[in-house]
Amino acid sequence: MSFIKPRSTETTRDRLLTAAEMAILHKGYAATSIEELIAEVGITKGGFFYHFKDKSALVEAILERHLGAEEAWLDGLFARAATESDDPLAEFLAFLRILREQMEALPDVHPGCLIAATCFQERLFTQVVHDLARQNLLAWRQRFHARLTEIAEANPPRQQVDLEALADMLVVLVDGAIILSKTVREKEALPRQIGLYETFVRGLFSEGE
Amino acid sequence: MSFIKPRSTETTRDRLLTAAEMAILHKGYAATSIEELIAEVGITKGGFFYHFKDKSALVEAILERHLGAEEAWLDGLFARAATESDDPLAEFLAFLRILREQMEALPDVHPGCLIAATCFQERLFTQVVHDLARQNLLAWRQRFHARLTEIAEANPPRQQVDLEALADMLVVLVDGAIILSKTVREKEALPRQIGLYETFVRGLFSEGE
DNA sequence: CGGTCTACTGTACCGACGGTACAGTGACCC
DNA sequence: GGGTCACTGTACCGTCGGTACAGTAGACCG
Repeated sequence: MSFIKPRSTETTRDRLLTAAEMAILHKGYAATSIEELIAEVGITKGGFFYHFKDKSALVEAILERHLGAEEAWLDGLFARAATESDDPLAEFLAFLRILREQMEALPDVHPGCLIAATCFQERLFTQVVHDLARQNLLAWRQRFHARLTEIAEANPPRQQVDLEALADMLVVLVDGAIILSKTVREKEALPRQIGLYETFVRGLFSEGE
Repeated sequence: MSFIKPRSTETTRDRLLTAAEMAILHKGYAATSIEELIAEVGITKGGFFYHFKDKSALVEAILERHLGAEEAWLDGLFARAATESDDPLAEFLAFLRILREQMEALPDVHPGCLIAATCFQERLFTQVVHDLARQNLLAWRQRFHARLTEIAEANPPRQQVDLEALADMLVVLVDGAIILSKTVREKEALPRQIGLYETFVRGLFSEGE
């Protein structure tokens, strides 16, 4: 570590991960070079390969860190929603509203989804990367499916629906809306799609309009 | 053209486009090398750069060809739906059913969406590529928005919705479901999400039930 | 005080790949 | 027979991912 430790709390490895995550989300994986990252962090190539055996291992580490943070963030949103009501449906709708508001509050179009970015470049990543992405989506499915099952027991749905597909629908809408908002450059696309999902859920499970 | 024209109808350029489209959808853009493509088609590097000034120009050409074919395919689906009914809602629902059935009939998971693949690698492509993708999504929006407006006039929606967002929702679901199905390796994900969209639209605009 | 471990530096090098330059050539077209 | 089209063939360049490995400054440890 040259001569002075810059910040003892934030390791070089962490700074690499942060720089790489930002660069990959904004420019794409292929357009993010190792040389550029080490220049930003201030280390040499040898230092990079001391921490990560190759570029794909870097993505593995980013995904692992990111998925943990995402889980905690979702927990936080659900906890906030739980303070608003005890009814499962009202609580879930509150969660969706809070999620939508957070997406509305973003200054720019959402920078993108790491999972979506990896899924379109199959051969560039190790199996570990794809497995992490898979586990993440299955965790979302499970989380929302549990909530929806609880809701459907108390409020029989107006139309017959596959609750697992309905659980998937939220993450599908989020990923799809990120593509839409990035492509047409409309940051409102993401909160609007979440709003439609709220409408769908409310329409399905609410009794009196 | 070496000595014998292999197939006078299909030009070398077309064969390059086809080979590249397949390779990019299945392996990703960065993992598809020019050398591999020319080996498959049986030309030299000079021949490649005679047709395309760089790799990004290849993607432009693929997108242009693909988007034209997609438009024609959608027209075909709508035409088939139109034979089933004269009512706008019933016709739109028939279109969605046909679309879902086509996606169900695919042998494997959908190979992917070129637009989604380009949007996560901003710096790798020219502005032309991004503009083509943008125009395509806006065309889908316009097409479906017109149908939905017509439907909403005849069938006042049960809940208040943004019809433009509802139009976007279909393409958002398709792109998102492709990500989901590729990542968790479940080919049913795409038709299931289209099925949910059918449920949503039917629930919004149908009187009875 | 000496030894070991961690976290690098520095240098040199390799192969793959995108891309350039340009001269030549066979087939067809007016 | 002259020109254009659609290439071939060869040589070369810069960038980038990745390898190899020797050296070293500082921390921690007995």
